[in-house]
Amino acid sequence: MKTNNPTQQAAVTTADKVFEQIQHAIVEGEIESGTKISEPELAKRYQISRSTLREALNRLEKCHLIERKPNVGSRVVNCSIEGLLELYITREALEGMACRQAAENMTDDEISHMQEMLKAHAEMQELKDGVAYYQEEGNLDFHYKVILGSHNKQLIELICGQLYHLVRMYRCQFGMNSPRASRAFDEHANIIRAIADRDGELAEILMRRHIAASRKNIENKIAKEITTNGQKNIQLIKS
Amino acid sequence: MKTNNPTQQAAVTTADKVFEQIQHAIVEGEIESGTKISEPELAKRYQISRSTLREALNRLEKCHLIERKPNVGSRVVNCSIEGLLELYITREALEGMACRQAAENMTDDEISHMQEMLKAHAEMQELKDGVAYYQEEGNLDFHYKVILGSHNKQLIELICGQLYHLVRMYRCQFGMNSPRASRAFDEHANIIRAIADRDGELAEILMRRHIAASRKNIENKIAKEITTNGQKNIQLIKS
DNA sequence: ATTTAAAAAATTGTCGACAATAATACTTAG
DNA sequence: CTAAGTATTATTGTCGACAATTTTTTAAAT
Repeated sequence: MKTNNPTQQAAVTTADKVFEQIQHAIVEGEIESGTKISEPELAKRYQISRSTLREALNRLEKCHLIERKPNVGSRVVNCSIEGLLELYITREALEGMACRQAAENMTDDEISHMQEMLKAHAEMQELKDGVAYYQEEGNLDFHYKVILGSHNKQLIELICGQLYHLVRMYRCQFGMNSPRASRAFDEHANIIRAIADRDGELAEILMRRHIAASRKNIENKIAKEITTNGQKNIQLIKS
Repeated sequence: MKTNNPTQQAAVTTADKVFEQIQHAIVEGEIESGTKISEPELAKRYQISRSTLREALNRLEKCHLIERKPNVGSRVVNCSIEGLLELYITREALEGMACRQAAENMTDDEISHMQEMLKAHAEMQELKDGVAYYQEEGNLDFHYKVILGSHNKQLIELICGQLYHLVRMYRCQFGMNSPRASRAFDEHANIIRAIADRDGELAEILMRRHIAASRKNIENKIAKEITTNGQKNIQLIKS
């Protein structure tokens, strides 16, 4: 259950632990998208009281994985194509700005560290060519490093603490781990170069293009899946 | 206690009501920035149990007005100059994108409604020249309309549901209601024109400049306050 | 007098029970 | 048989009490 998320600190309280478990279950699709959540049932399943379950639910709501209505209950968010589009538009805005800030605020050490990471990824790409998991992990590592490099707590919290859980959920549910490996790698390299040049304006533009390309890639894949097996994914479209 | 916030729906549960009260108290500075929150004390003050108070605290945490550490407690966020800068940088990214989306997605009706609103503000500006409250309210109305016009639920939730509470807090605490009235009005007019022209790119640029200008305005005001009465605001600087 | 260790107090986290609200099943009228 | 209204059931919201942890106070030793 490696999330790699740098803002997710070690769970100390039991509510935190259960939160992580449910979060994982939702992201991986074990609890289906759109499902109504029964507090008594979940409390029993995780062997905790309803109070601490509700505490966990609050965290889940905070990272937009569930939605609550007063006096009615919670449901897991619905993965729709519009939702995916909105999420990536938001990412484009936030990560673009984070990248600009990274170009301005990253220390030289941080930059060289990121360059080394890229080099390591390049070697790994050659070694384990086609192995999806490492690609995806490398992709996440890169984005996290840039975001943290912005040194902007507000941006870091919003992107890593909230949006990225949803991003991972969409990736999992739409079977989109490890997208367009080699292409993305080059884009990463260009972004790092802009950051190293302290060119914030260019860095922002490149990051925005990078995310937009990633979005279009997912959109295409979904469109293709719809044409090939029309049945299975119909609920995704009309939801 | 008019917040004008379009995402804040009518409080039905008592936890919601208390949340709104404490929120107001924090934003207006009645509960001082940086204060440690005592759950037993607050529960007694608002005549509710600790459980429902904790529910309210969760909402406050969600809009970044308090910060919690496990097994230690909550404190009201600290208003620092760096925090203000980070907040406005984030706004620049999010509202800029929202404005671009508004140019693409707003209906013609929404646009003409916004134009009428601007006209009304212009008249009000002539009538009650110098009256701060109306200015600020008009400013908020404008921004909310643009954000909602993006038709992007993710953006709307992030900006209106989370960031704007912090924005209002900073405005109150630093005594920055009604900033640079006439200047802002012209900027609003230009932004609306870009939206009406369906020029998303220009709309985004103008909104980003508008927010950046607002940020610099506040920074200047703070800098001036520091030089004039050096004592009173020292805690703002070093925090 | 200062620092360390232990004890006491206070605070947060968790639990089970009750109250208020919403969803479901049933009854009755048309 | 359908539909509306009522009664029942289930779910969520709220409460007070106990457990676990942290902070403060007190005591002792260097």
